[in-house]
Amino acid sequence: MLTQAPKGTKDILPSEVYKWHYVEGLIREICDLNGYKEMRTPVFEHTELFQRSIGETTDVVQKEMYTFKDKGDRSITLKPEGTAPFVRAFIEHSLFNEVQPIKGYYIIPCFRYEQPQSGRLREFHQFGIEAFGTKDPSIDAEVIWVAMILFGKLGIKNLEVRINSVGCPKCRKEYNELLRGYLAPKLPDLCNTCKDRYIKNPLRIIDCKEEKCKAQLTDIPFMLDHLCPDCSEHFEGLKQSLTILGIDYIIDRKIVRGLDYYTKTAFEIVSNDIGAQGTVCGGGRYDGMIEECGGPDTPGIGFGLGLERLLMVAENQGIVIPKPVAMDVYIANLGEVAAKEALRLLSLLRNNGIKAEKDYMSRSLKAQMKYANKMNARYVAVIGEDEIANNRVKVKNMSDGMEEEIVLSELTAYLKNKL
RNA sequence: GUGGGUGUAGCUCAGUUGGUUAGAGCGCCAGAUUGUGGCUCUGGAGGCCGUCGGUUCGACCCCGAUCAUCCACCCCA
Repeated sequence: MLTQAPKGTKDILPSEVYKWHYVEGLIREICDLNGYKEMRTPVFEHTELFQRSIGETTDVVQKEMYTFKDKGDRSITLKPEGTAPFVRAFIEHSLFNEVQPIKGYYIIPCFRYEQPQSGRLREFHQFGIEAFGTKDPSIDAEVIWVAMILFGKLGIKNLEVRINSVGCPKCRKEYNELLRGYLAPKLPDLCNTCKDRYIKNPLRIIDCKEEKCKAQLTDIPFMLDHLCPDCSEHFEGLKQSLTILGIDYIIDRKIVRGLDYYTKTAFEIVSNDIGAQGTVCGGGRYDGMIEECGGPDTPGIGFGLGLERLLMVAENQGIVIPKPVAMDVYIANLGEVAAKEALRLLSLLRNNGIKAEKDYMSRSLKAQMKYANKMNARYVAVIGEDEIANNRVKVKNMSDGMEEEIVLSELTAYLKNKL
C-alpha cells in the first residue's frame, strides 16, 4: 500500500506529461480566442454547496462524494464537478456587477467515489467553461462549439453531438404529472430504483437501462415534445445556431443529465472509441442554479469535458501528440579539465536559451554518445584535452553524423544558427 | 455496492501432469584495443512468483480468504 497510488488514481509520468501540457496549452489558446477567462477555485468546498446545487437525489451527492470533517468540525467535500464552485465564487465576489455576459473556464481535478473502470477514475480532470448572464440560445451553441474546436484542433473524429431540452421548472412540473399519469399503471413492473424515481424525479426513468423498464417505456412521452412555448422557442434557436456554426447534431430525447440543476438545453458529446463510458463532454443550461445558491436571478450554461477521456479518444484514434525537443545539445567531456569547461559551457548555453546537458557520470566517450543518442540530443559538443589545448570544440549533428570543429567561443552562435 | 477476468524482473509475457539453482524479449549498466551514437555480438545487475492461511514429503502451479488491477452494471467526465 505504501508504494501504491490510491484506488482509482493515476500518476502522470514524465514520459507522458507532454500530452497533458499540449492539451492544456490548446485549451488556454482556444479559451483566449473565444473570450473565456480562467478562474481558479479551491479543490474542496463546503459540502452543502454541492448538496444544494447538484441535488440531494442525485447519485453524485448520495453516494459518490469525498466528504470529511476538518479539524474545525466543518463538513468539507472534494469537488465532484466544476460548475458549483464556479457559481459560488461568482456570487461571493459579486462578479455579476461586471460587464455581462461573463465567460470563464477552468481546468481542475475532480473526485468521485466510484468503482473504477475504463474511462472512469476516482480522481479525474475536467476542462469546463461557463457563460453567465444571457438566455440567448446562440450562447448555448457557442459553448458546444468551443468543445468542438478543441476536438477539431486535436484531430479527433467520429464524435456525436447529442442535444435535448429538459424544459424549465414550469413545463417540467406539468410534464412530470403527465409522466406520472403514464407510468402509474406500469409502476408494479418497474425496477426498484425507478419506483423511487417515480416519486422524486420521474424524468430519470427515461434513462433507465434495465430491460424490464425499457420494455415498459416504448411509447413514453418525452419532455422535448411537451415544452412550454418559451423553452420550445429556445430549443429552436439552439438548433438554428448550431446549423449556422456548421455543427452536426443529433436530437436525443433520452438525454437526462445526472445533475439536478439543468434546465432547457442538455447535451452530450459522445465517442464510440473508448468503451462503455463514451461521454467525453457533457453540459447544459442551469438558469435557476445561481439564484438557488443565493445569487441574483441569472441564467447560465456550461460544460464539463473529461481530459482522461479526451486523451483516450485521441490515443485510440491514433492521434500523435507532438513531443517537445528533449535536448538541443549534449556536451561530451573527457578528463577533469574538460569537465570543468563543460560546466562553464552548460551555464553559457542555457543562459542563451539552448537546452543543454553534460555528463555527470564520468563515462567513456562512447557511453556519452550512447546517452546523447537515447536522449534525442540534436547536437553533441565534444571537448577533451586536445580541444581544450587548441581552444576548439567538435560539434556533431546527430541526425546526419556530420562533425565540424569550431572555435570554442563561437559555440553559442554556431548552435543558435543551426537550431 | 454487484458481476466476470487477471496478479511471475522496470515493461510485455512464458513456466510442462505439483519435484532441485524460476525463464525469454524489450529496457537498464558494462564491454567488443587506444576519443564518437543508431545495427550486431558478449557479459552483468534486477524476482519473498500480490499477501495471508490451508492441502502435501514437497506449491509459481491445487484450495480458501484478502488486497490490488482490468472490464462491465448502476451512474457519469
